[in-house]
Amino acid sequence: MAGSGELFVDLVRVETRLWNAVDVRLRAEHGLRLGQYDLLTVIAGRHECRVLDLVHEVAITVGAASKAVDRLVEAGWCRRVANPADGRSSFLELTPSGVSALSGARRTYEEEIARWTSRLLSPGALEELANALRTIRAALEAEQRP
Amino acid sequence: MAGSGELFVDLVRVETRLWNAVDVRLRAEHGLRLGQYDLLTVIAGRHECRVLDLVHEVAITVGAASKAVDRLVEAGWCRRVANPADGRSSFLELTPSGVSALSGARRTYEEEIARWTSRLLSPGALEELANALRTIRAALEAEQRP
DNA sequence: GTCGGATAGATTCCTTGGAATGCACCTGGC
DNA sequence: GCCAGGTGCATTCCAAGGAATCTATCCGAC
Repeated sequence: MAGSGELFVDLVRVETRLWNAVDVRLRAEHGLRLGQYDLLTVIAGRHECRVLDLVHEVAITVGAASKAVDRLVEAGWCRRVANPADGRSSFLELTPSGVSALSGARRTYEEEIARWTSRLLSPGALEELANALRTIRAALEAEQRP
Repeated sequence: MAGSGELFVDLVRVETRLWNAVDVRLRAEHGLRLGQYDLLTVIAGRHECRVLDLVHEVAITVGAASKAVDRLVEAGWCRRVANPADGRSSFLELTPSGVSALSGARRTYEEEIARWTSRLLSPGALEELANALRTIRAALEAEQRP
């Protein structure tokens, strides 16, 4: 039981430090923060992405998501397009500049992550880690989103 | 390589959601936020704990740590005690009220974490997860702290 | 003993997410 | 067709971490 707590602390510490490591590199080399990269990736990967989709994917509030989108729009990487089927919402899409910011940063992003994951662990250990995280994530998401 | 990116996204999503899940329970049942619980645990677990120790353990800035301590002090859970060997710093220690807040919340903390970790994964998978996180954490900490 | 550079941490301003609120719009029941 | 309740999201205020700055103190070289 105490082991779970310790595992959780390790999880939190790893996430914090790894996020910071990737963030520092993206900023330094591409002028892009990891939170922005994350959202751009979500938007790029989903047809007719809305603010609500960001909320569910990233687990932040509607207000936070809306403001984060505002900042992406202000940076010129994203735009809101009216949803013809629903006047309450709009679709988010990357601008050419956003697409290019994203693809420009992808290699740095994957390189830094690989440095602290796939290059540190054996293929088997990596696979187990990935499986465990996928399992836990699926369970959490099933519980937190009807 | 793309697998590393996916693993990282899963890691971030799991941490965010698991943190929120534990936080919600601690708040509802003990009036304590997980960030506060985390710091109280660090302070309790270290003899002559200083702000700098929180900074290194939790990977936040000195300013953030100082203000977080202010809030713990204001809540009555912690106090600053002058460091006789160094006039620039003070030692942090839990008050009786802090000790009791921490122990009161411990079961809820461990229960909620177990719910999403040890109760979801096989013992073998849990062990592999713990090992992988420990390995990655050690590498990140070695790099980020001389 | 002096002093310059380093260190510990408090404080202020800025950024970003959370909580709450309000508005425009949608949908299902009648 | 109307309407009440629900939904999507923008906006405002609050909370917490980051960046920058400043002050008090420490320490090693001289």
